Amino acid sequence: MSSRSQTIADILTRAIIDHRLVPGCKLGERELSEIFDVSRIVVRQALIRLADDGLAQIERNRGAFVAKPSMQEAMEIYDALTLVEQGVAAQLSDRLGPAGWAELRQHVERQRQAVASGNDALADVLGQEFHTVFVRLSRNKVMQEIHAQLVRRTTLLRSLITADFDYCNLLDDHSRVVDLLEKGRLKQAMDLIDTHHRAVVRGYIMDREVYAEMTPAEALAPYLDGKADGAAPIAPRKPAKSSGNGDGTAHVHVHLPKQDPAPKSRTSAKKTNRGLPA
Amino acid sequence: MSSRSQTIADILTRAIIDHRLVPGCKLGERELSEIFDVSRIVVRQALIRLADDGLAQIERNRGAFVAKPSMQEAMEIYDALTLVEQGVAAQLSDRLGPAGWAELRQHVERQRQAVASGNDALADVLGQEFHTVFVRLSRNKVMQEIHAQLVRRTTLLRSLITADFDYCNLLDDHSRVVDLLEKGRLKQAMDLIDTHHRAVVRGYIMDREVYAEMTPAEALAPYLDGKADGAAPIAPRKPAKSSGNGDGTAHVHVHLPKQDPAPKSRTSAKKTNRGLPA
DNA sequence: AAACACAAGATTGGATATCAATCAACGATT
DNA sequence: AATCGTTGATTGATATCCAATCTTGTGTTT
Repeated sequence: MSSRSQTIADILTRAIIDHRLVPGCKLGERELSEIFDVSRIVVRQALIRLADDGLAQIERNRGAFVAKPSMQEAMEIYDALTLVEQGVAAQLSDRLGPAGWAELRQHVERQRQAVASGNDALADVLGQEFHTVFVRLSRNKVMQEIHAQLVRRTTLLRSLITADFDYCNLLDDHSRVVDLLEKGRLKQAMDLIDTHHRAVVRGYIMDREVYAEMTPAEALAPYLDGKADGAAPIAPRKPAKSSGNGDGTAHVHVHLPKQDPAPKSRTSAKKTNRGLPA
Repeated sequence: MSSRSQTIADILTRAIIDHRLVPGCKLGERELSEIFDVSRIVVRQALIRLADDGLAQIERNRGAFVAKPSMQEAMEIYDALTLVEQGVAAQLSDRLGPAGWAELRQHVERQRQAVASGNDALADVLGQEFHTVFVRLSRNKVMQEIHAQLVRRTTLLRSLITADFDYCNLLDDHSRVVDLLEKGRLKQAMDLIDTHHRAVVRGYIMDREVYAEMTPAEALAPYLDGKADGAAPIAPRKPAKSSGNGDGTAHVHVHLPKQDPAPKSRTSAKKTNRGLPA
């Protein structure tokens, strides 16, 4: 088993990318040490790991907070992600064998089936996973780690940011990228990757609370005992100092089509972030 | 001022990229805590930072060691570096203004002058810096940090690895890349970057001690009091459990042309790693 | 003499208590 | 009401202690 600080860092990372801990949220050492029932020092080590990963920022004598990237940094992260995925695409177009293409197609197909069967949650997870699989096929662990870190940070961005346009015409991008690459149309594939990410960034609007704020105790509860993950029970939201609109249940990056606290008339299901690039 | 663990992590990083702490070197907590005169916990936090950076590896209940990448990992690091620099090249060929090209040319010129005047040390530093400047011109801090981390890891590789061929025909690569990019010949520039790095990796031979092993106390002495850097005094090496050849003063990534244990007839000065890609 | 087993020592991972420095909030004073 | 100082809370860091684990050395057995 790994070190305890690593375990806690992993849990915190998971809670952040699950949008349970939103940007700006204070990560107090004492509070976390009581939640995890460890000493403050272990928590500090975990927070150092998170800060090195870009998911938290530590201000001297003030403490650690979930990172709150600026719009500038958001664009930089997406630029970097684009650069990495374009580079991987170029490598794969040369080196990838039939088995690799089959794996990509199979993954796309699984996502398509999930969408068809209305399992939005699974579709969302698969949509995220596609990029990871894509980079894994480069067989470069260093690159995988860099990419995974960037993906985590884009996921973080989605807590801070809300998309304001229709994503439907981006849903098939994965499939199209695979098609283009396998046909050797590298340039077009790279352009598509770029367009994909650029479109997403352009749709971003900052300074809006998308996910509700929870106290760390509430946010971390599902991860503590039973090692429950994906289908973790959602704790009821307590309006601590919620600054945003009251809407938006903090889910496990599972998009539920506009599930309001008062689920009366759900709005257009098209303004969703299903199948986002990250 | 930053936290003390960050300061210590920086010093250790510097010592590693200066080849004073070689791969595999044990980084004992007690030993380091006495050297830096801090508590063990601060050292642990610094080691966590180094491990997150890929410069150290921590084995549970065994301690931290300077990372000793495999040949496989070495190639992956160079592949990733190539990917990043090619991507940046593509961006720069579109977006870079005259001032940017001028800065690159000026940097190349400075290195050329250093070479001409026989200042190999300066030339080496400038050669490393070129890549950093190159990426900085992308104006993407996220990308800069990723690249800087990769560069640190390539520098680490050079402690473990020795080049076995003539580097002379790689010396002007920087200049040629700038030329090609400014003329819009992006494809050629990217190929040159790739060729450059591939040639370096092909020349690598592992399992050979290039730099002498020092105890951490000796290795870190120059960084402690007067904040001395570059021209730090070289502590005499004490043959603690030296496994490599007895010679090879650990310099600040300044290559000493084939300085053998019996430095009589130094071999061809062409077999140097001046102007290496990292 | 070689191989194995076991015990002692050393090192790491972690907990706890404590202290100084700094920040934030609060209240008193003008 | 605005400013200034005080108090409380939190962080950064240290020292000490303890358990778990790894290493080493010794001793025994074959």
